[in-house]
Amino acid sequence: MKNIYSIGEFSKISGLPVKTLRFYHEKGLLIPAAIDTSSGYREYDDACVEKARIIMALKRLEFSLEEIGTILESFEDESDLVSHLQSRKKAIASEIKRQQDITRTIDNLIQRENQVRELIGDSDHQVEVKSVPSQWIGGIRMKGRYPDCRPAFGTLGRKLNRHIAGRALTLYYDGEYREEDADFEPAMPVKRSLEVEGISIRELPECECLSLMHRGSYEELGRSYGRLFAALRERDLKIALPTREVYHKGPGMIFKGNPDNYLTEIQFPITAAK
Amino acid sequence: MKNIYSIGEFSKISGLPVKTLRFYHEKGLLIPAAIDTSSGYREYDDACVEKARIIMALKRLEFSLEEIGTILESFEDESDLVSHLQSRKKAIASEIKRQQDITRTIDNLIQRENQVRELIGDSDHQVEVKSVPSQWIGGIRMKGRYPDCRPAFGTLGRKLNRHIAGRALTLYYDGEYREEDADFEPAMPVKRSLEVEGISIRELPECECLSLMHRGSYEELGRSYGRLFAALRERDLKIALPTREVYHKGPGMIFKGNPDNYLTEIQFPITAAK
DNA sequence: ATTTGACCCTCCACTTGCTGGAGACCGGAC
DNA sequence: GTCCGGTCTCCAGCAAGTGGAGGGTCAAAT
Repeated sequence: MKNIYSIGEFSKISGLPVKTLRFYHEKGLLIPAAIDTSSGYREYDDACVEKARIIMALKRLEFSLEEIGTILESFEDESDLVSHLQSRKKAIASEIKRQQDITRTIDNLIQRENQVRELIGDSDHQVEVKSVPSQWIGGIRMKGRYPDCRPAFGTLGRKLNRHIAGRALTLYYDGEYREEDADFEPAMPVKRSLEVEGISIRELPECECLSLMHRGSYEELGRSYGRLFAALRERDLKIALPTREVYHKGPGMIFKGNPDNYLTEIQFPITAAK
Repeated sequence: MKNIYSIGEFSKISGLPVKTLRFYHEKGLLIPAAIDTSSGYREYDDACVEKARIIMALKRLEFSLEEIGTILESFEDESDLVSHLQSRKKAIASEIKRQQDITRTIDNLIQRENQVRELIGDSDHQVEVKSVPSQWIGGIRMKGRYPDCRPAFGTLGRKLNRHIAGRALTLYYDGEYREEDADFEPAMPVKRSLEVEGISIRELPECECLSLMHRGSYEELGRSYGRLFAALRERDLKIALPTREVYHKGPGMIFKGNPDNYLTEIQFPITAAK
């Protein structure tokens, strides 16, 4: 007994929309058993049902229609499929890896924003004495003008990439402000000791700091430095170079953002009275 | 100082192909700073460079161009992006899950084929006595005709799905062949005890079996049963019901395959001489 | 002054895997 | 006859571009 089905019936049997069946016909993937010469109606039979089942199974493995076509016309046993399956698997594996990379990046961005939100929430931007724990950093020490730190941060970001463990900072080895020929070191915290060419990786020891959170553009940092120097005198403390700037919120990975909202912490490591 | 760049220069600066830049212009995503009225040449400036950088960064996170468009015109700080990032992350997570499912399925298929290959390689299809280890199975006992097992295997496959741990088998509780009203139980090995409605899950105890690997279609199984019964008499052994058929290679998940290559192991659990 | 060569322009077609609609034809019921 | 539902073909379009044809523009070399 030979069943024949109209396209609508076959659609219900196979679970494929009518449009899709016509499309597969056009592509030569699933050709009806016959076509009524007078009406042009497609007629499907049970062999087509079986073929549709195979197509669906392969589609579930996300083979392209082209590959499915090749498979259909060359193979008839799963053992013939193994090499195809293996290459499919490899492709998916690399796809997954890419997506996991993206997920990691997104997680970092979200986490950073959450931290910034906390900082904004509970800080009223007063000078305070705090203890900064020891941390591993990778830095590039340089002499020149302050704006030259940009490419150095770029290099740090690229070379340390997944090892980065906190906010970017700069160490300043001069006791004063210098337009030219300043001695400073753009740096990134890293998770642990490692070897990277052109980058000095070492542990910054724990230290007591006079700290002030500066909100606003970098041009206005001077004001906050002033307040810190005043506090220093007032408390009769002495700076232990290098001083630090920690960039809690600056130009982001995506947006530059509004400089008025930048958050920069200035840290003056201190020793007891002179 | 205001730099302007031709589309070719801008392409090199931004790393986006010229065609893509024209496409983004058409989509309103990245509109040139100006268009020379006489020549129609596009002119890009440094603001465009910045915008292109943002677009690239968002593309790396695999936002759609439409979303990127929305983001560009509504936001200017990463903190505005958090909800978008979170939904992106969720979408990627479900995508990864889907792909891992596919990978698992592919792994199963490959593994199965490898096992079958081994079986074909080192078996010369003789009657042998072997010890079958204990295993957990889920089965659906039924009375009727043998072909009725098909839907039962379908149910087992669907309901046990990821718990399946080996080849499908059938337990036969009759001592003889029955056309109608046979008493048998399609079953699948499972990893461990679980509760599933409509399926009896239990441990089959270890047993000694007289076993024969049958190669060919199920219609020809009778021949192999004959050989087993002969061997049984010859060795003066007695069957302990139920007997089993293990379907090492049958119709696959994808292809039905050639029945001449099907591999079915018939197992007669035995007790010492009667 | 012209010609070359590099650039740039628009418009169209093609990719994958469909989905939607328009307008026309077919088959069976009333 | 005519109504409804099913079917037919053909056209358009989605994302995110890529490729090519055919033609205009610019600067420098001849």
